[in-house]
Amino acid sequence: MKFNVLHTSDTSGRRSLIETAHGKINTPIFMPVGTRATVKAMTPEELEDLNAEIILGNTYHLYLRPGMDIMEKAGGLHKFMNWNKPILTDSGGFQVFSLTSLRKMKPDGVEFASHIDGTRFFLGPKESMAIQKVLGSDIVMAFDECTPYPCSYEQAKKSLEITLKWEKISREQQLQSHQNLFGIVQGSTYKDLREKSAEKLVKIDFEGYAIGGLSVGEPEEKMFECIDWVVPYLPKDKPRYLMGAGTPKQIVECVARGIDMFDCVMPTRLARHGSAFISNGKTIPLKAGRYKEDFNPIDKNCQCYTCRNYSRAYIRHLFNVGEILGMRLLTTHNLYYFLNLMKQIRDSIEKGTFSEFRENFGK
RNA sequence: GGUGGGAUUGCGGAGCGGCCAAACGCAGCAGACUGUAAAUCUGCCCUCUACGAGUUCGGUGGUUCGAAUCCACCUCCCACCA
Repeated sequence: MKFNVLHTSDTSGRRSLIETAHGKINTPIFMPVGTRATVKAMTPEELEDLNAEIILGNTYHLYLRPGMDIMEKAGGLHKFMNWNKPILTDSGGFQVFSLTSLRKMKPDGVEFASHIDGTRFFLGPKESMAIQKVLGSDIVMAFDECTPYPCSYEQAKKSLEITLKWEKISREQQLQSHQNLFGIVQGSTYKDLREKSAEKLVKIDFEGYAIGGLSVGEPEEKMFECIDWVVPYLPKDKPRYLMGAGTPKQIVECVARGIDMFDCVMPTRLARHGSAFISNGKTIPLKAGRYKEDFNPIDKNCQCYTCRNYSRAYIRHLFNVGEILGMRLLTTHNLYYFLNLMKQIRDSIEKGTFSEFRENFGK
């Protein structure tokens, strides 16, 4: 994997290029989430039309279904799902957080009770790496524990120690030659823990560095603060990835703080729930009756397929009667919104107007 | 004309003497959603001066301590028979 910074700005934001075996990634980038080998409601072709350059997959979910035997026979995730561009796979670390009630922490990993049928299975750094090796993703995430918010200092410290151990073991595992491993900074909302985490990870030496344990319910200011603590410790010549974030405004702010990569379920999930992002970064609930006779596009300024061809009234109707096309059209729009936001950010960094863009965003 | 069955809060539809302002579904309204257990979840949905009060269950009049629930008549629907 190659990483080159092409432009810097008067903020910590930079415009870079990542080159992987499956193609280029222009950063700052937004990566649509495709947990179960599909970005819900979208075909890979549609994702390409939206100019998506990299998507996510998930170790925990793909391990359970379809299972590793199938993934192996399929020849990896790219072939299986017919997506030939870069893929990043999460390690299952987020499920340690989101499925807390279904797992038990062990020294070498986590014992999960499958959320599908309760089957017990073990996932640790070795297992996670072995699975991601089969998946063949271009960017592999180290196995970590994503801490909740709030999280006591003691809990955060203990968790960080385990995570550091797991990340070291993750690094020691053999991956496919085209794969790249990213370490994940943890430490909850504690400055010394986050600094220690970043420092130790950089020593282990990864191809890229992620900041995890954020966008789990903490105040936005806390999130920015944590990023500001961590970024100075991360090498300038490696990509930085803020896991799970964020809202449009958060993304703009985090780019300014030095983040290169983002992923978030928000555009796709909110689309399925009937909400559409509009220019100012806010959302409108299209299911609401007030759009019944609104024959305007979702956003007059939007150039997406949905906005070019359909009205709010039509989409509201599709949701009202439960037609699947409503979700598809909104997912298209919301992903376009996020991907286009990133393009605007990249362009403004290139032009040297990013600070201005940031200043005016949301107004 | 006859016999039987019905009329319940926007719609559908429970309830069949007190625990009923009345289940549940739909529609409606408001909100949530951040490395996806999410095409999901939560709350509201008769009125009001609203942790309390007041009017409701086709209409009128009864029975009863107490009725949406029982009785009588009336109105309107539905089914079958002439």
